[in-house]
Amino acid sequence: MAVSDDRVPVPDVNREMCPSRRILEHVTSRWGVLVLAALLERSYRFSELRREIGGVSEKMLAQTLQTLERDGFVDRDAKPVIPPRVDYSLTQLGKEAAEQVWGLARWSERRVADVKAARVSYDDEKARAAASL
Amino acid sequence: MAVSDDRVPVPDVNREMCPSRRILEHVTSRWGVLVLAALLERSYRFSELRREIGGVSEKMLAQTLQTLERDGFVDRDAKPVIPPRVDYSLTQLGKEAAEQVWGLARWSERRVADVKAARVSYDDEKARAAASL
DNA sequence: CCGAATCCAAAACGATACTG
DNA sequence: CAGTATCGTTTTGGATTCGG
Repeated sequence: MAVSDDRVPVPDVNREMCPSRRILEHVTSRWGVLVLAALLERSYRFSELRREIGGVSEKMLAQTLQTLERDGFVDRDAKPVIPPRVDYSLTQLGKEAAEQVWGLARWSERRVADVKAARVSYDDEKARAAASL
Repeated sequence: MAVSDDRVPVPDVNREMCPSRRILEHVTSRWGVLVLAALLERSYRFSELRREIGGVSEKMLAQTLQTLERDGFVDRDAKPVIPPRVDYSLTQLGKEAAEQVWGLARWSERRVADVKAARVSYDDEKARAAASL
């Protein structure tokens, strides 16, 4: 693997992002939310999870699962068989995380109508403001 | 807490780009979280908010505020004075949103230590696996 | 079947300059 | 003061291909 990338213009300045922010990003990421939600019900195999979620590429699902596993939210159980079989499930910490984000997701769902109405109102007012110029 | 045994109050999270997902993205976005958290305490003017949050570009702050305003979470009060003065505050819906995400943020903070430990463990195990090849 | 590696297009982001 | 416009960079995500 040719890792020799001569282009190192910036000494990668310390972008000190608070740790909790990174955790938040992981659990609320596009696929992170869906993975946690699915695993809250039961454990899944890789392809099974991919089908269940739908619309996620292998790359993104693998990446998401690895991130969540590294953070200690997901347990990866690779069985030494042919063909390979890997089961994913939530750890205790992951279950807690899943419940948190699931709560937020449910709140979002409850408020969809309010938000839609607000957007109509906003766009409307904007259109009228533009028209009166 | 059992989730699987109830008639699913499930958000359409399994569908591609459902409305609730977009709401979730807005309120949990990098700057969205910080804006909501700040406004939860009191109202802010634009530059004031920018300083308070720190590290956010004008462009991103403006964009974030507009998104949150359009969704009905933030109220923008532009006073017709010279020099301009614009106050941002939370609507009732926005206060609810802010409390939700703030709860999640606080949970993340509480679990930072656990996640850090999990990462060390993960990286460690990975290193040992690589070494034993 | 699980997933790593590569390529590349598109979107997000930040810095800067500029306007009312 | 409160933004908008523009531009270059960084990051992201999907498609594809390859390997264990």
